[in-house]
Amino acid sequence: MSFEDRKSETRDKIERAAERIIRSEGASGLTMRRLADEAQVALRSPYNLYGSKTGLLIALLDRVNAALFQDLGSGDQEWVLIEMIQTLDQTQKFYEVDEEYHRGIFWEIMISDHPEAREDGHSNIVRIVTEFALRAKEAGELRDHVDPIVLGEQLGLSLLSTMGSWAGGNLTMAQTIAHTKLVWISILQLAAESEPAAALTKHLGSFASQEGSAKP
Amino acid sequence: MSFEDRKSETRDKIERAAERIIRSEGASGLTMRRLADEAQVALRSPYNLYGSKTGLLIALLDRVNAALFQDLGSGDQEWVLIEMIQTLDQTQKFYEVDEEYHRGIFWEIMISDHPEAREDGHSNIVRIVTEFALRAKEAGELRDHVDPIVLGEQLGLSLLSTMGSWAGGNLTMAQTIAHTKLVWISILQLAAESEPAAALTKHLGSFASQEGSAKP
DNA sequence: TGACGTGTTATAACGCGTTATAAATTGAAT
DNA sequence: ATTCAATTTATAACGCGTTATAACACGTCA
Repeated sequence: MSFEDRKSETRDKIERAAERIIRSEGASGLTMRRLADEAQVALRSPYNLYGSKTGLLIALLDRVNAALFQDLGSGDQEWVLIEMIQTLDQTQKFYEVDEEYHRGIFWEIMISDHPEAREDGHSNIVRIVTEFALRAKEAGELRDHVDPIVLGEQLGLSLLSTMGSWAGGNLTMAQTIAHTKLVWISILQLAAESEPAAALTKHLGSFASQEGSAKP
Repeated sequence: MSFEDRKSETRDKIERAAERIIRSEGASGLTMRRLADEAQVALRSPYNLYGSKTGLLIALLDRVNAALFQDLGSGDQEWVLIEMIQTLDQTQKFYEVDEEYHRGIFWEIMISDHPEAREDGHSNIVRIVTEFALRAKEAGELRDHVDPIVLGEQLGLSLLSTMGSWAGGNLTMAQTIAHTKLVWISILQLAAESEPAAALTKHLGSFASQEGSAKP
């Protein structure tokens, strides 16, 4: 077994143990000492491999997100902007499986004192959304005065911010997506040409009663 | 000096010292031992008076917010909805004085493991925004199908979420307000009657270039 | 085979928020 | 003036993330 093999074996033991602990006891149950016990490695090993607890959690999140990002927007719709909205439904469905598991990881990364971790999530989301905005621009779905870069930043920011509230436990994933959908469609009503704008309206929930943003 | 007098004197010493430390060394420099030193009280005293470090920071924030909330929306405008938007400008101006100080306090409260603290901030903001929405409804500025309670929750949520990104250091206060203004006006375009909706358009920045959401 | 170097281990320690314990201080009541 | 109760104090301790130190194990290369 080579050096790299041993390293990735240790990595595997640690990541499996971390997942096991978070699932059974929640993210707050994941302490480095508990993790070292469960994974049967030294307390120092996770630090060697991931740098910090946050680094480990980012690794867990990345593995999960790769699966989500891959099949995002394969909707094959008439309008790019509609595909964009459906991206939110896919995201909801994805994170709703093991919602508490994902929430815990998000939260721990969010509150860490490693600002580059938050920066990473930010640019990841903005990049994806901006790609859609660029495609929509090319397809002529956006008005002339609309800069797709700026649009992507705004839409990405609102999704990311709302997911922050989700991570903090103030929203369910369903509420998070419902709110983001409202915001995105509202903004796109101003940014889109009239035809795709009209198509978007059908995906807009009402302002009447239920579906609020109150606690779960 | 009565019991209460002694308590509030200790409170004063602690809050002054906390403010001094945060201003000079940032919120990350505020540790309970450092605070006890600076305030010349026992390590236990802040816990007696505020319950926790988060409790102390909430006290600091409340004192500050009382001043902001008081003179919010004294715009005397033609439309309630315009007053509502101007509320954002007032908020920006307010927090931009000592932006780092306020950011630090927000952040520490946000990341604390006292969920009731976040809940407090949430309901505070939603309550204020909902009051505006109710006034706008009474004034006939909102369409028939719009529930002002739901509208208030959605607008409040988007402000609060974006301020979360601000607290995390990913946005300046100016970017935070610019984004929130875009979101609010976009949503209100769908919720408002045509006359106030037209009035709101003038307060809307463009989608073209600058004013993005990138890091400071 | 032997020496080198990389990665892991065990142990102790640091500062952090928080709590427990008991002693000291001080207003309030008799 | 003396007793009682409320508050502050001093000290030690806990678990947390993280780091330092030194010993140990084991691929790699001569």
